Amino acid sequence: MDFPSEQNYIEQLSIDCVIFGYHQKQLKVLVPKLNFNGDFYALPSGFVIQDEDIDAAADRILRGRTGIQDTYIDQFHVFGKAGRSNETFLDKLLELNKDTLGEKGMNKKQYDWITKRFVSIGYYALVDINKVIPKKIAIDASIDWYDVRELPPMIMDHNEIVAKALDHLRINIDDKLIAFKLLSETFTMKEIQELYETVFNKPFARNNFQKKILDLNVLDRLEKKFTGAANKAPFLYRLRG
Amino acid sequence: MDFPSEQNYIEQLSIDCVIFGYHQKQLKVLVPKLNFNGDFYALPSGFVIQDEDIDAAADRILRGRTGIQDTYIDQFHVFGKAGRSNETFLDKLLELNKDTLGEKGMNKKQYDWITKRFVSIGYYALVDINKVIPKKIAIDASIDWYDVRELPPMIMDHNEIVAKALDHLRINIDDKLIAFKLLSETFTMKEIQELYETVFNKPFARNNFQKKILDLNVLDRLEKKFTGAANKAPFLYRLRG
DNA sequence: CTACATTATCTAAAATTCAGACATTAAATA
DNA sequence: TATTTAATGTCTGAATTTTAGATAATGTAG
Repeated sequence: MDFPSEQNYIEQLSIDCVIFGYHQKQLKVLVPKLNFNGDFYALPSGFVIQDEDIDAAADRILRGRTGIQDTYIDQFHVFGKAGRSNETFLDKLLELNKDTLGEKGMNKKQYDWITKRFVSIGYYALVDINKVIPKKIAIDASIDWYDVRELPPMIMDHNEIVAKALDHLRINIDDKLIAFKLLSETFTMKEIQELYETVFNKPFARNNFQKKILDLNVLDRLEKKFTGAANKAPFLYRLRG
Repeated sequence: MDFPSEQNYIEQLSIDCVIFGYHQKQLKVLVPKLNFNGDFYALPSGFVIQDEDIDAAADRILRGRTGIQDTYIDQFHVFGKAGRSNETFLDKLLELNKDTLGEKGMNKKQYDWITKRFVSIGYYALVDINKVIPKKIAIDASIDWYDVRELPPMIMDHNEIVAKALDHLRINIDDKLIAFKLLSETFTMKEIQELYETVFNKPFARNNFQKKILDLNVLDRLEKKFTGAANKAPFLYRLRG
């Protein structure tokens, strides 16, 4: 959540980013906690600059808020209920932070701007969790990965937004080949399978899963991966192109 | 395209509606032509009132612009390129209609409001073309159904919007059972098949198509339809529920 | 009553999916 | 160094689904 100052944004329109990562059989979402009194968790959000594509805005917000760049990102849903506003959350935040923020915390103009009803475009990003070192910015107390099934209560409708993003991740996983974007550049067949099992929360048969994935015809098989374990070394694969 | 006056709309956010109908083996889109000099075709569009859900806004716009109500409607994509604006179109319209509109045609405030860069949420609606009598309102010279493959050149990116809507119609047709919403309440198997063949622009085998559709398990079979033709009468079906 | 046109259904072949068995192999162990 | 172990890689036949063709059913016309 940026506090808009003189920046030339489109009013009442925001972008919320759901950043998925995968680690140790857990599907995770990157959630910053705001650096204020009170437990305020909020998806990385921001606004659209007047002369900026919305996709570019999503990229910029993602980069500015988390340091993540050059990654897969896609819009998935617009959240536009009538009462959808920051006001309740902000009032609570200001109330709990009177001492540091003063009576209002931001000037009236800012407050009026940001507490209006907002329509928000949801984007989801898929990252290699090992390659990303989330960048904590001043506004954050922390920025951490949470299991998608054990998210903290977030502000506004952000928990719903994540749920909807997960729906779309499942729908598009084969179609848009997005599973691989959650893994490192090279990975074993077992790793892909465990990722699928996590995303869908159900087991897949190993033999048939391998066939299904290879039949997608998008992977190159590389040399074997010698893990040091007392067993046959698995092949490594890499997304072609 | 409403010309907003004092109405309390969210700025720079619009809704564009792609209304699909089906008639005589043609997939059609309802497109109004504006009642001005110059051939201005524009999808039914409008804005979101401050205290209104975006879905409700889409319903209202659809109803107000075409008379269509109580119909299936769904958001499918947000169009938000940086330069996305009415300005070119409006300038051309004002230029061609100086005589009736005066030098500017609307006051400066309106003009500034409406020529800003707009982000638009695309909705598509599916209607029974026989049940709908499109309501021509004052701003329209006409409102007609066009074959989706023979649309007139429309303003702004409206032709792209229809193309994207068609993509989503195809993707969701089985999943969301939306094909049936383009037919009358009761229909024959042949009619469904022809609709599918039109939407996907390819033939389906009659015997297997019937099985596929019946296996969806969402149709009730009614009495036969006696057409007067010298052949076996087909059964009628109706979407259950 | 027969011919015709079209719809409805059945059936076998082909393709795909599914489940289990078997083969391979890198490291550990004896 | 041979054997065992634990995992990966591959094969195969059964079950299921899809496809394609054939056959049965039926309302009207002549």
